[in-house]
Amino acid sequence: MSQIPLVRRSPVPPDTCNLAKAIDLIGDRWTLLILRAALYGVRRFDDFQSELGCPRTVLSGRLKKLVDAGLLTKKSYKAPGKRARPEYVLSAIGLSLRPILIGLTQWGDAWLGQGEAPPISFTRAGSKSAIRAAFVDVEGREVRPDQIRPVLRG
Amino acid sequence: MSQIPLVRRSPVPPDTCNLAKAIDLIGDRWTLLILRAALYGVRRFDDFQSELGCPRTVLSGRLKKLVDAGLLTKKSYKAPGKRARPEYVLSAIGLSLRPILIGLTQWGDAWLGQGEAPPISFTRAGSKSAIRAAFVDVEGREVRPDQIRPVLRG
DNA sequence: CTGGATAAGTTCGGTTTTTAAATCCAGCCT
DNA sequence: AGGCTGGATTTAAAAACCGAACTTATCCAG
Repeated sequence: MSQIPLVRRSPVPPDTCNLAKAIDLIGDRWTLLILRAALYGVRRFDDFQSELGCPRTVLSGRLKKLVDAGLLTKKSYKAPGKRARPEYVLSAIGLSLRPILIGLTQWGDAWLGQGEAPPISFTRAGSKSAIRAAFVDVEGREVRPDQIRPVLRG
Repeated sequence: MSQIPLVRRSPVPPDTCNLAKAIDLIGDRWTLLILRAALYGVRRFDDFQSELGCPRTVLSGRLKKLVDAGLLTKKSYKAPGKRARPEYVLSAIGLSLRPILIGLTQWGDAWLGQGEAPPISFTRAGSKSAIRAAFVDVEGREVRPDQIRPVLRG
Protein backbone atom coordinates (compact mmCIF):
# COMPACT_ATOMS: atom_id res chain seq x y z
CA MET A 1 0.00 0.00 0.00
CA SER A 2 2.74 2.45 -0.94
CA GLN A 3 1.02 5.81 -0.74
CA ILE A 4 1.88 8.53 -3.21
CA PRO A 5 2.82 11.72 -1.33
CA LEU A 6 0.37 14.58 -1.61
CA VAL A 7 1.11 17.35 -4.10
CA ARG A 8 -0.94 20.33 -5.15
CA ARG A 9 0.32 20.21 -8.73
CA SER A 10 1.90 17.57 -10.90
CA PRO A 11 5.59 18.13 -11.64
CA VAL A 12 5.00 18.46 -15.37
CA PRO A 13 2.12 20.68 -16.43
CA PRO A 14 -0.29 18.88 -18.75
CA ASP A 15 0.45 21.09 -21.71
CA THR A 16 4.14 20.21 -21.85
CA CYS A 17 3.60 16.57 -21.00
CA ASN A 18 3.62 14.11 -23.83
CA LEU A 19 1.13 11.97 -21.98
CA ALA A 20 -1.34 14.80 -22.28
CA LYS A 21 -0.61 15.04 -25.99
CA ALA A 22 -1.15 11.33 -26.35
CA ILE A 23 -4.42 11.58 -24.48
CA ASP A 24 -5.49 14.40 -26.74
CA LEU A 25 -4.82 12.28 -29.76
CA ILE A 26 -6.13 8.85 -28.81
CA GLY A 27 -7.89 9.40 -25.49
CA ASP A 28 -11.46 8.98 -26.54
CA ARG A 29 -13.79 6.05 -26.68
CA TRP A 30 -14.01 5.63 -30.43
CA THR A 31 -10.36 6.21 -31.22
CA LEU A 32 -9.28 3.60 -28.71
CA LEU A 33 -11.81 1.12 -30.03
CA ILE A 34 -10.62 1.77 -33.57
CA LEU A 35 -7.05 1.06 -32.53
CA ARG A 36 -8.14 -2.06 -30.72
CA ALA A 37 -9.83 -3.35 -33.85
CA ALA A 38 -6.87 -2.33 -36.01
CA LEU A 39 -4.50 -4.25 -33.77
CA TYR A 40 -6.62 -7.33 -34.32
CA GLY A 41 -6.38 -6.86 -38.07
CA VAL A 42 -9.47 -4.88 -39.04
CA ARG A 43 -8.67 -2.53 -41.93
CA ARG A 44 -11.79 -1.53 -43.84
CA PHE A 45 -14.26 1.22 -43.25
CA ASP A 46 -17.38 -0.91 -43.10
CA ASP A 47 -15.65 -3.52 -40.97
CA PHE A 48 -14.69 -0.90 -38.44
CA GLN A 49 -18.20 0.42 -38.56
CA SER A 50 -19.96 -2.85 -37.92
CA GLU A 51 -17.43 -3.82 -35.28
CA LEU A 52 -17.82 -0.59 -33.35
CA GLY A 53 -21.40 0.31 -34.14
CA CYS A 54 -20.49 3.97 -34.22
CA PRO A 55 -21.95 6.55 -36.59
CA ARG A 56 -20.18 6.54 -39.92
CA THR A 57 -19.60 10.24 -39.66
CA VAL A 58 -17.69 9.82 -36.41
CA LEU A 59 -15.69 6.93 -37.82
CA SER A 60 -14.79 8.94 -40.87
CA GLY A 61 -13.49 11.81 -38.78
CA ARG A 62 -11.50 9.59 -36.44
CA LEU A 63 -9.85 7.68 -39.24
CA LYS A 64 -8.83 10.94 -40.83
CA LYS A 65 -7.34 12.12 -37.57
CA LEU A 66 -5.38 8.92 -37.11
CA VAL A 67 -4.09 9.03 -40.66
CA ASP A 68 -3.02 12.67 -40.22
CA ALA A 69 -1.23 11.79 -37.00
CA GLY A 70 0.57 8.94 -38.73
CA LEU A 71 -0.85 6.07 -36.68
CA LEU A 72 -2.69 4.67 -39.66
CA THR A 73 -1.65 4.57 -43.28
CA LYS A 74 -4.27 4.75 -45.99
CA LYS A 75 -3.49 2.23 -48.67
CA SER A 76 -5.57 0.66 -51.35
CA TYR A 77 -6.65 -2.94 -51.72
CA LYS A 78 -8.37 -4.69 -54.54
CA ALA A 79 -10.32 -7.87 -54.13
CA PRO A 80 -10.44 -9.78 -57.43
CA GLY A 81 -13.50 -8.73 -59.38
CA LYS A 82 -14.07 -5.75 -57.13
CA ARG A 83 -13.02 -2.17 -57.47
CA ALA A 84 -10.10 -0.79 -55.49
CA ARG A 85 -10.92 0.56 -52.06
CA PRO A 86 -8.94 2.19 -49.29
CA GLU A 87 -7.76 0.27 -46.28
CA TYR A 88 -6.36 1.60 -43.04
CA VAL A 89 -3.22 -0.15 -41.89
CA LEU A 90 -1.32 0.46 -38.69
CA SER A 91 2.04 2.19 -39.09
CA ALA A 92 4.99 1.57 -36.81
CA ILE A 93 3.69 4.34 -34.57
CA GLY A 94 0.32 2.68 -34.27
CA LEU A 95 1.79 -0.78 -33.80
CA SER A 96 3.88 0.46 -30.91
CA LEU A 97 0.69 1.08 -28.97
CA ARG A 98 0.13 -2.63 -28.71
CA PRO A 99 1.82 -3.14 -25.32
CA ILE A 100 -0.29 -0.37 -23.92
CA LEU A 101 -3.58 -1.74 -25.18
CA ILE A 102 -2.68 -5.25 -24.09
CA GLY A 103 -1.75 -3.87 -20.70
CA LEU A 104 -5.09 -2.17 -20.48
CA THR A 105 -6.83 -5.36 -21.53
CA GLN A 106 -5.16 -7.20 -18.69
CA TRP A 107 -6.01 -4.46 -16.27
CA GLY A 108 -9.61 -4.83 -17.36
CA ASP A 109 -9.41 -8.61 -16.99
CA ALA A 110 -8.09 -8.26 -13.47
CA TRP A 111 -10.49 -5.65 -12.16
CA LEU A 112 -13.47 -5.39 -14.46
CA GLY A 113 -13.95 -9.01 -15.43
CA GLN A 114 -16.20 -10.00 -12.51
CA GLY A 115 -14.22 -13.11 -11.83
CA GLU A 116 -14.73 -14.58 -15.25
CA ALA A 117 -11.84 -16.06 -17.16
CA PRO A 118 -10.52 -13.49 -19.63
CA PRO A 119 -11.77 -14.13 -23.18
CA ILE A 120 -8.28 -13.52 -24.55
CA SER A 121 -4.84 -13.75 -23.04
CA PHE A 122 -1.27 -13.48 -24.26
CA THR A 123 1.74 -15.72 -24.13
CA ARG A 124 5.27 -15.80 -25.46
CA ALA A 125 5.45 -17.64 -28.74
CA GLY A 126 5.94 -21.32 -28.11
CA SER A 127 5.05 -21.09 -24.46
CA LYS A 128 1.84 -21.58 -22.55
CA SER A 129 2.26 -19.34 -19.56
CA ALA A 130 0.80 -15.88 -19.61
CA ILE A 131 2.78 -12.68 -19.92
CA ARG A 132 1.96 -9.38 -18.28
CA ALA A 133 2.72 -5.69 -18.64
CA ALA A 134 5.53 -4.49 -16.37
CA PHE A 135 8.61 -2.30 -16.25
CA VAL A 136 12.06 -3.43 -17.23
CA ASP A 137 15.47 -1.81 -16.99
CA VAL A 138 17.91 -1.53 -19.88
CA GLU A 139 18.86 -5.16 -19.50
CA GLY A 140 15.28 -6.32 -19.75
CA ARG A 141 14.91 -7.25 -16.09
CA GLU A 142 11.73 -6.46 -14.27
CA VAL A 143 11.52 -3.41 -12.01
CA ARG A 144 8.85 -3.65 -9.33
CA PRO A 145 6.40 -0.77 -9.00
CA ASP A 146 7.72 0.41 -5.65
CA GLN A 147 11.20 0.68 -7.15
CA ILE A 148 10.16 3.24 -9.75
CA ARG A 149 11.39 6.82 -9.36
CA PRO A 150 10.45 9.75 -11.57
CA VAL A 151 13.26 11.98 -12.79
CA LEU A 152 12.57 15.48 -14.09
CA ARG A 153 14.19 17.39 -16.95
CA GLY A 154 15.36 14.78 -19.41
CA MET B 1 7.35 -4.58 -40.46
CA SER B 2 5.36 -7.57 -39.22
CA GLN B 3 1.95 -7.03 -40.79
CA ILE B 4 -1.16 -8.02 -38.93
CA PRO B 5 -3.29 -10.32 -41.10
CA LEU B 6 -6.56 -8.88 -42.34
CA VAL B 7 -9.74 -9.79 -40.48
CA ARG B 8 -13.29 -8.58 -40.91
CA ARG B 9 -14.03 -8.77 -37.19
CA SER B 10 -11.91 -8.88 -34.08
CA PRO B 11 -11.85 -12.27 -32.35
CA VAL B 12 -13.46 -10.90 -29.18
CA PRO B 13 -16.50 -8.69 -29.72
CA PRO B 14 -16.15 -5.34 -27.95
CA ASP B 15 -18.98 -5.98 -25.53
CA THR B 16 -17.40 -9.07 -24.00
CA CYS B 17 -13.88 -7.68 -24.09
CA ASN B 18 -12.52 -6.23 -20.90
CA LEU B 19 -10.47 -3.76 -22.90
CA ALA B 20 -13.70 -2.29 -24.15
CA LYS B 21 -14.99 -2.12 -20.58
CA ALA B 22 -11.81 -0.39 -19.52
CA ILE B 23 -12.15 2.08 -22.35
CA ASP B 24 -15.72 2.74 -21.34
CA LEU B 25 -14.59 3.53 -17.84
CA ILE B 26 -11.42 5.54 -18.29
CA GLY B 27 -11.24 6.18 -22.01
CA ASP B 28 -11.98 9.83 -22.11
CA ARG B 29 -9.83 12.89 -22.04
CA TRP B 30 -10.67 14.13 -18.55
CA THR B 31 -10.67 10.80 -16.79
CA LEU B 32 -7.21 9.98 -18.10
CA LEU B 33 -5.91 13.39 -17.09
CA ILE B 34 -7.43 12.97 -13.65
CA LEU B 35 -5.66 9.67 -13.24
CA ARG B 36 -2.41 11.18 -14.46
CA ALA B 37 -2.65 13.89 -11.83
CA ALA B 38 -3.65 11.39 -9.16
CA LEU B 39 -0.64 9.24 -9.93
CA TYR B 40 1.55 12.26 -9.35
CA GLY B 41 -0.07 12.79 -5.97
CA VAL B 42 -2.88 15.27 -6.58
CA ARG B 43 -5.82 14.51 -4.28
CA ARG B 44 -8.05 17.53 -3.79
CA PHE B 45 -10.91 18.82 -5.86
CA ASP B 46 -9.55 22.29 -6.44
CA ASP B 47 -6.08 20.98 -7.15
CA PHE B 48 -7.46 18.73 -9.84
CA GLN B 49 -9.48 21.58 -11.19
CA SER B 50 -6.64 24.07 -11.47
CA GLU B 51 -4.34 21.40 -12.84
CA LEU B 52 -6.74 20.31 -15.56
CA GLY B 53 -8.65 23.49 -16.22
CA CYS B 54 -11.80 21.48 -16.79
CA PRO B 55 -15.32 22.54 -15.83
CA ARG B 56 -16.00 21.79 -12.19
CA THR B 57 -19.17 20.01 -13.13
CA VAL B 58 -17.29 17.58 -15.33
CA LEU B 59 -14.68 17.03 -12.67
CA SER B 60 -17.33 16.37 -10.10
CA GLY B 61 -18.99 13.78 -12.31
CA ARG B 62 -15.78 12.04 -13.26
CA LEU B 63 -14.56 11.80 -9.69
CA LYS B 64 -17.84 10.25 -8.73
CA LYS B 65 -17.56 7.73 -11.52
CA LEU B 66 -14.03 6.80 -10.51
CA VAL B 67 -15.03 6.43 -6.88
CA ASP B 68 -17.99 4.24 -7.84
CA ALA B 69 -15.72 2.09 -9.96
CA GLY B 70 -13.30 1.74 -7.07
CA LEU B 71 -10.28 3.42 -8.69
CA LEU B 72 -10.37 6.26 -6.21
CA THR B 73 -11.24 6.19 -2.56
CA LYS B 74 -12.88 9.18 -0.98
CA LYS B 75 -11.26 9.87 2.35
CA SER B 76 -11.24 12.90 4.50
CA TYR B 77 -8.34 15.11 5.42
CA LYS B 78 -8.16 17.90 7.93
CA ALA B 79 -5.54 20.62 7.83
CA PRO B 80 -5.09 22.14 11.29
CA GLY B 81 -7.41 25.09 11.71
CA LYS B 82 -9.43 24.08 8.66
CA ARG B 83 -12.53 22.01 8.33
CA ALA B 84 -12.39 18.42 7.19
CA ARG B 85 -12.56 17.92 3.45
CA PRO B 86 -12.65 14.96 1.12
CA GLU B 87 -9.61 13.84 -0.74
CA TYR B 88 -9.49 11.38 -3.61
CA VAL B 89 -6.80 8.77 -3.15
CA LEU B 90 -5.89 6.06 -5.60
CA SER B 91 -6.88 2.57 -4.57
CA ALA B 92 -4.92 -0.51 -5.52
CA ILE B 93 -7.00 -0.70 -8.68
CA GLY B 94 -6.11 2.84 -9.65
CA LEU B 95 -2.47 2.41 -8.73
CA SER B 96 -2.20 -0.58 -11.00
CA LEU B 97 -2.85 1.67 -13.97
CA ARG B 98 0.52 3.25 -13.45
CA PRO B 99 2.45 1.06 -15.89
CA ILE B 100 -0.08 1.83 -18.55
CA LEU B 101 0.07 5.57 -18.10
CA ILE B 102 3.84 5.55 -17.93
CA GLY B 103 3.86 3.45 -21.07
CA LEU B 104 1.64 5.95 -22.79
CA THR B 105 3.85 8.79 -21.59
CA GLN B 106 6.84 7.12 -23.15
CA TRP B 107 4.94 6.44 -26.33
CA GLY B 108 4.14 10.14 -26.45
CA ASP B 109 7.78 11.01 -25.77
CA ALA B 110 8.88 8.82 -28.62
CA TRP B 111 6.38 9.90 -31.26
CA LEU B 112 4.75 13.12 -30.20
CA GLY B 113 7.68 14.92 -28.57
CA GLN B 114 9.04 16.52 -31.74
CA GLY B 115 12.58 15.50 -30.93
CA GLU B 116 12.68 17.26 -27.59
CA ALA B 117 14.04 15.54 -24.53
CA PRO B 118 11.15 14.15 -22.46
CA PRO B 119 10.30 16.40 -19.50
CA ILE B 120 10.08 13.41 -17.19
CA SER B 121 11.52 9.93 -17.24
CA PHE B 122 11.62 6.99 -14.86
CA THR B 123 14.39 4.96 -13.29
CA ARG B 124 14.82 2.16 -10.82
CA ALA B 125 15.52 3.46 -7.34
CA GLY B 126 19.24 3.97 -6.88
CA SER B 127 19.97 3.72 -10.56
CA LYS B 128 20.34 6.29 -13.28
CA SER B 129 19.33 4.39 -16.37
CA ALA B 130 15.81 4.66 -17.64
CA ILE B 131 13.20 1.97 -17.37
CA ARG B 132 10.44 1.33 -19.83
CA ALA B 133 7.09 -0.41 -20.06
CA ALA B 134 7.33 -3.87 -21.56
CA PHE B 135 6.03 -7.41 -21.23
CA VAL B 136 7.52 -10.01 -18.97
CA ASP B 137 6.90 -13.70 -18.51
CA VAL B 138 6.21 -15.36 -15.18
CA GLU B 139 9.89 -15.22 -14.29
CA GLY B 140 10.08 -11.48 -14.90
CA ARG B 141 12.06 -11.71 -18.13
CA GLU B 142 11.19 -9.47 -21.02
CA VAL B 143 9.11 -10.72 -23.93
CA ARG B 144 9.69 -8.80 -27.15
CA PRO B 145 6.65 -7.52 -29.06
CA ASP B 146 7.06 -9.90 -31.97
CA GLN B 147 7.04 -12.82 -29.54
CA ILE B 148 3.59 -12.02 -28.22
CA ARG B 149 0.78 -14.40 -29.17
CA PRO B 150 -2.89 -14.02 -28.39
CA VAL B 151 -4.73 -17.03 -27.03
CA LEU B 152 -8.52 -17.20 -27.07
CA ARG B 153 -10.92 -18.58 -24.43
CA GLY B 154 -9.10 -18.30 -21.17
C1' DC C 1 -24.98 -0.08 -72.96
C1' DT C 2 -27.91 -0.28 -69.15
C1' DG C 3 -29.13 -1.52 -64.58
C1' DG C 4 -27.99 -3.49 -60.13
C1' DA C 5 -24.92 -4.39 -56.43
C1' DT C 6 -21.43 -2.79 -53.28
C1' DA C 7 -18.25 -0.14 -50.34
C1' DA C 8 -16.88 4.39 -48.91
C1' DG C 9 -17.91 8.22 -47.50
C1' DT C 10 -21.08 12.77 -46.86
C1' DT C 11 -25.28 15.33 -45.70
C1' DC C 12 -28.87 16.36 -42.62
C1' DG C 13 -32.00 16.68 -38.84
C1' DG C 14 -32.54 16.04 -33.84
C1' DT C 15 -30.68 14.65 -29.32
C1' DT C 16 -27.35 14.23 -25.83
C1' DT C 17 -22.81 15.93 -23.62
C1' DT C 18 -19.59 19.59 -22.65
C1' DT C 19 -18.52 23.81 -21.37
C1' DA C 20 -18.20 28.06 -18.65
C1' DA C 21 -19.98 30.94 -15.43
C1' DA C 22 -22.73 31.98 -11.73
C1' DT C 23 -24.75 30.31 -7.71
C1' DC C 24 -25.36 27.55 -3.64
C1' DC C 25 -23.89 25.23 0.65
C1' DA C 26 -21.68 23.77 4.87
C1' DG C 27 -18.48 24.32 8.50
C1' DC C 28 -14.40 26.49 10.70
C1' DC C 29 -12.40 30.81 11.93
C1' DT C 30 -12.09 35.33 14.29
C1' DA D 1 -22.67 36.65 13.87
C1' DG D 2 -20.33 37.07 9.57
C1' DG D 3 -16.58 36.17 6.43
C1' DC D 4 -13.89 32.66 4.14
C1' DT D 5 -13.07 28.47 1.69
C1' DG D 6 -13.42 24.12 -0.56
C1' DG D 7 -16.68 21.60 -2.89
C1' DA D 8 -20.94 20.80 -5.57
C1' DT D 9 -25.09 22.09 -8.34
C1' DT D 10 -27.86 24.96 -11.77
C1' DT D 11 -28.27 27.01 -16.22
C1' DA D 12 -27.90 28.27 -21.00
C1' DA D 13 -25.00 28.24 -25.03
C1' DA D 14 -21.64 25.53 -27.84
C1' DA D 15 -20.05 21.36 -29.38
C1' DA D 16 -20.21 16.54 -30.27
C1' DC D 17 -22.89 12.71 -31.27
C1' DC D 18 -26.35 9.75 -33.47
C1' DG D 19 -29.12 7.29 -37.19
C1' DA D 20 -30.84 7.24 -41.42
C1' DA D 21 -30.84 8.52 -45.92
C1' DC D 22 -28.21 10.01 -49.71
C1' DT D 23 -24.10 10.38 -53.05
C1' DT D 24 -20.31 8.57 -55.57
C1' DA D 25 -17.62 5.40 -58.11
C1' DT D 26 -16.63 1.06 -59.97
C1' DC D 27 -17.47 -3.66 -61.21
C1' DC D 28 -20.52 -7.24 -63.10
C1' DA D 29 -24.52 -9.31 -65.44
C1' DG D 30 -27.61 -9.23 -69.01
